[in-house]
Amino acid sequence: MKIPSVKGFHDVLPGESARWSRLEATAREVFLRYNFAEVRLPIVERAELFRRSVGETTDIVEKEMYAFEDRDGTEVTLRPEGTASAVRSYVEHTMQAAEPVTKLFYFGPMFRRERPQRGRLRQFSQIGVEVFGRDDPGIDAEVLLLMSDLLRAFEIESGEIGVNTLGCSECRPGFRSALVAWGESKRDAICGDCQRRLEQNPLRLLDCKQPGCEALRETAPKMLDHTCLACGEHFARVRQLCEFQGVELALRPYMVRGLDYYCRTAFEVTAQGLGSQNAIGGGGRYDGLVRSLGGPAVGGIGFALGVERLALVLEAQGVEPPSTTPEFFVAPLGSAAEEHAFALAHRLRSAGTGVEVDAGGKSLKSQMRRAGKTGAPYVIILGEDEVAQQTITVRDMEARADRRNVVGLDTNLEDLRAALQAARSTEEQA
RNA sequence: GUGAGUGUAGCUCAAUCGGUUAGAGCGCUGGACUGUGGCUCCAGAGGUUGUGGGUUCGAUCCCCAUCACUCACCCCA
Repeated sequence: MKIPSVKGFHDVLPGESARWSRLEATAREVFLRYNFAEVRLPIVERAELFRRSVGETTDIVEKEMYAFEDRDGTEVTLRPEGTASAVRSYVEHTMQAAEPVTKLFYFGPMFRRERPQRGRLRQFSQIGVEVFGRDDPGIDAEVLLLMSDLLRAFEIESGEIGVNTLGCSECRPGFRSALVAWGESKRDAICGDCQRRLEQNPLRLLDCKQPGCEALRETAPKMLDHTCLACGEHFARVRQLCEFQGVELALRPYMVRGLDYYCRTAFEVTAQGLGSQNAIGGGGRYDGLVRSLGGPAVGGIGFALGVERLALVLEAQGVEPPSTTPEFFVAPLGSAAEEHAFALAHRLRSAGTGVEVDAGGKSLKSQMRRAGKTGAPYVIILGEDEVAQQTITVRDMEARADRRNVVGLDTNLEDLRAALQAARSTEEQA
């Protein structure tokens, strides 16, 4: 009886996992250049952490969390996002005491119980960064620059960074009332969803995709026109600094974010090839969050990229996942040869190279076929003749030539490579 | 969560009006070549037609349920 995987929970199979490894390795490299340090965060947190940070009335908290009661009665949940965990960790370990600025990055799975679609799974992986302890526009620009560098390093071609300012506790309430007033005045014209949003989450009025609402939006107030002086200057400076560095930011006056903690600079990256789930990353500033979770009054900013979506974009771009091929393929003929093949392979592997050993028993032809498929540049043939003469025959696949008796059966990696190299160069001279 | 669509071999797809033995290409295994890969040719393996019911003499085809995926909404990475 087959037992299927759970809906929305997928395997990342060998071909694809190579792409993931590459993404993570690349990200790690870029993060280190920006002096970010990795933090490994738990997957289960107290449910309260997200209620207080992401927001009670957000979809994520209201209907998407995998929350349950632990055996001791603790209300826990599979984390739906990374920022709250990172903040919790920052506060729990009083990181501000060790250094004024903390720059963290993390990889890992997140869980949201949504209806699955392409690019939207119930378990999905994020690559995220957070900076604590700076609230100047310079760090916002650095984070945006980092994100832009990352996308380039990933070879994402269609990534577009949209930005907006969400204001702060000073100016957002005023904007919010202006928006609600506008919404009330259009109540009959906006869609049903928007009428609901008007009550629950008015900012969401701005990014409705209904054609009717989209048309009306022109007449809606923009946060940009309602910022306090400090927020206005902050945002202008962020954009200016990015421009200096050649980071293109598309101003999206109607972009809002789904998590309550964001303020001031907010951004998201969209890319081609994903259908309607076209956001590959998003983030922003969250100045009150650390304080509200019991930490010091420090500002924060961060973003997360969705690994599945990055992989889909790369696939759509026709970028093949990296493949690794062993340097040697060992083809033993007969059981006596198998022992020697095993020993030789182990010696070469210990010396640091990749070796695939085929099973004896099969015809040389079929072993060669398999060798060709692995892409190994050299096939070591170990038959009765070789064992008798204590030597090996190496088939140079590219040169399509056999190298006989150039090394002994007890050769090491260095001598073997040297001999193969020598064989090639004498061949070229001839 | 709402609305719609699609499920046939490992993959991509056929199969007449509901008709008896469900096919092809690719891939896989082997052979042509008794110790030599890619190309070519030949052969073979591989299917409870997603699953469970129903209608019918007969179901891959029609109906119901269910599961999964896909698309849009919603949401967001």
